[in-house]
Amino acid sequence: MGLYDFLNDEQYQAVTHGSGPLLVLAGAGSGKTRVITHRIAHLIRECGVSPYRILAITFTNKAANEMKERVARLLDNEYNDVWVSTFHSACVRMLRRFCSGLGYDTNFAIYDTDDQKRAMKDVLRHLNIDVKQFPPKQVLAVISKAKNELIGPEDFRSSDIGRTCDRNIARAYTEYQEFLQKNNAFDFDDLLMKTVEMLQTNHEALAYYQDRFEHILVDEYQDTNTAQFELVRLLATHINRDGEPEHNLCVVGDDDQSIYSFRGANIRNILDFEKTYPDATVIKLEQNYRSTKRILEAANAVIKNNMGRKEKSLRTDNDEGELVRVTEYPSDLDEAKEIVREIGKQVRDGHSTYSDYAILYRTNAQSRAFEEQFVYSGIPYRLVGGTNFYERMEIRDMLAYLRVIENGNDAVSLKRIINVPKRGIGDTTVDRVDDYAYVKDIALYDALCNASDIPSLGSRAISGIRKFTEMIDSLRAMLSGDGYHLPQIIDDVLAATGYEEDLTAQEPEKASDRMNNITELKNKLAQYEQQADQPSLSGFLAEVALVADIDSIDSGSDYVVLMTLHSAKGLEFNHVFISGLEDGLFPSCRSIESDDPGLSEEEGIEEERRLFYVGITRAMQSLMISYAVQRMTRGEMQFNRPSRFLSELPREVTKKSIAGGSSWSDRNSMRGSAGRYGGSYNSGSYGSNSAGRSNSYGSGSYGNRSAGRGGSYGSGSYGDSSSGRGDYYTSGGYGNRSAGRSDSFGYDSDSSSYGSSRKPAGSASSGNVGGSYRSPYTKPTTPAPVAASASALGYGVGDRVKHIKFGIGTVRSITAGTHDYEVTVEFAAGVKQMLASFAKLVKVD
DNA sequence: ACGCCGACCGTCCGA
DNA sequence: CGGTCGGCGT
Repeated sequence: MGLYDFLNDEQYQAVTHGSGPLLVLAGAGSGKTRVITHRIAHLIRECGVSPYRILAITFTNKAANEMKERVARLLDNEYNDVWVSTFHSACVRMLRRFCSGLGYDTNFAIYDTDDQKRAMKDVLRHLNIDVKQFPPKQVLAVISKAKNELIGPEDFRSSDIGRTCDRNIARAYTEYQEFLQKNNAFDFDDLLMKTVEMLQTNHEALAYYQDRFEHILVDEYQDTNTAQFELVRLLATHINRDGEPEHNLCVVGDDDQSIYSFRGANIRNILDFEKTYPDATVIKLEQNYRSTKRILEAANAVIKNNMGRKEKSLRTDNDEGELVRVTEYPSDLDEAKEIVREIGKQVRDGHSTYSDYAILYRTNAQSRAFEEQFVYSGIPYRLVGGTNFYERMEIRDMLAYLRVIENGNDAVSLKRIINVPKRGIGDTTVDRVDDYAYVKDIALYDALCNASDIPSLGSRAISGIRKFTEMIDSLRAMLSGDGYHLPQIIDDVLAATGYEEDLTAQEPEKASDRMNNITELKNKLAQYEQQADQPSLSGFLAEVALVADIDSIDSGSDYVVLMTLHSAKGLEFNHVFISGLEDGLFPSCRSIESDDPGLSEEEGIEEERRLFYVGITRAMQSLMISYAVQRMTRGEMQFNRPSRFLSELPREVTKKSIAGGSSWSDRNSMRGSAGRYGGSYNSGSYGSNSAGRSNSYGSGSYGNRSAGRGGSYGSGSYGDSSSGRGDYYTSGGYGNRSAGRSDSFGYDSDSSSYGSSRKPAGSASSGNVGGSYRSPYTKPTTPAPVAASASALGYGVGDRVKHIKFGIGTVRSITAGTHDYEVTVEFAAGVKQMLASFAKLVKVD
């Protein structure tokens, strides 16, 4: 069996393309992974390219592993040193080698969202910026956006993003980057931005990788952001044997599946590939091997409503298949109940197994209803996403210990575990040490080691701190001992800290679960040690930081999979349920309201539509779409209109129905209770927004508002829009649910349900955040006056001053430190050197 | 220093 | 509804 046997013409062309840039526009299910793997095999086997000189970048670790396996299989396991990884792990690898030029050590930490928030809180506190006015999360969102655009703190102010922001954001950005560097840590966005910076400034590094990578292949190219684009562009210049520069860059993607603009992905990267590389070859793969004709027709019909896409239309030789089913349920509960019941029934009928099924939804919050039903019915399921293993409290604690042992500069992790279990080092103590470290411009850990020099600390605190640092030091010493195995560190940490005992004491019921998780972590460490080329603690920590939940789903076991539409990208299932097709949920209210100034409303909706397209095209044999009339959101009952996308499905391939749902009494009680949830018909504002654009949801589209049960649902119940389709619902009533929709419900336009405080950080007024200069130092724990100048201290050399502990003394000298003044005072107890802002010296006459 | 309680608040999507 | 966090009371 040859390498090319199962390739169609277009695939063959892509696989055997010679040198130079290549863009493969691969529609959903058109075999793009096959093209990449076969191309790698082709390059190695037929073109004599060394596997070592090939870099393949995928979106997830799971995809990377799959790709590695498939390439190995094609090559009879002859080669395994093709570099296949995600963008982020590739960056980590490059940074490990060359980051010293950026002022980082190779054992750097990688900060996730939670770490970032903690770090930002510290930063804002030091800058005396009010976190109420500038929530860390929002500040971080702006910074993330800048980083994705490769805008560093220096260029931020003059950038498009920075110009529209409060200058406090710029201050925070600068300080945050300094903080990260002091902590020897990168956040996710840094991994990309800093790698680009490294390649731009370090010519040795750039030359090394440009020379090494003769061929670069990028999967899911439509989801790359500017930083990733630039990274690829930098790397993809190779000098060939004739001394000519070549760009052997093969990117594969589908602009219709671009769904990550919220994290900076720029769809222009794929649309403008030919502008960047005018000599690029473009190949379209339009033959779909995955779905039935009807499913594909639905997908095509939906996506063609988007403007500005590369024209293409998928075709398939597969069977016609079943009709796409669209079902209305009275409530989210009924939706979950019925879908789970349906899966159980189909599997019992013997035509399928649980692993044939996936339930997809827009937001993770929707998973709960399904989970409950699965637990209740005893059907095996697996939830992808949400809180993953590494986000569990006990795992984060253990990892924080490991991180501190590995990298003492990591103050975020240090603060997490310094008093866990409780060892008498409370918040005040930590704040005091932190302030001292900040003023002295040293690492928090180093400040802890010098705790006895910190005047504000009591002796209890000092001895507690000493015990702590001694413990960390000894753990660190153990780790570097000869023949030490990594998993052992878990036991040693547990033993040294008494963590398990504390766990048992704190929450006896959960303790054993949590300990099992810790054991699981130990197993992962053992597994890592065996499989890694050069195992190290920092290597493990990096791997852990970069795993996604999706990486762990295996196709071997038999369970239904639950995940978001985003997570589903790149996967396929025989039977797919897409739930929650309601305006405000899918498309999300954020995309409808488009508060994002960088994104027009239509762009937001188009991305949602692409997401729907991704969902539809996951299905191989059958597709079931559903929505609920009422849905519990944030403890509040909401009534949403059916999604506008539903009207885009061609009626010829769909079959619509209204499910009765739960029992009469249930429904009555629901209806009865509906009245209590006043004013939450949150898409109300949509009506007026859209008035000019479409007539689809005008008044009356819900038909007989007050009709009794059994009354017609009215024509054009969803989308009587331009297509002229409609009147699907001629009978079957869930008629008077619209009681809740009567005018008394009110279209409350300032709908509290979706957050009235969603003001972008940038537009927040600058407020009362002090002067325009950063004060040299403000003691955060007390609102003490700022010691901004020597005269502001209120005393000078020679003055007699009073100290809270040492009493009266005479000032001998005052010198300016990094952030503050060091004051030397002669007390009766001796000469003390102290920092002005700590000592709170008061002049006495 | 620490625990408890009430206010708040948010939440999309994710490497 | 559920988690987080700051304030307050020991």
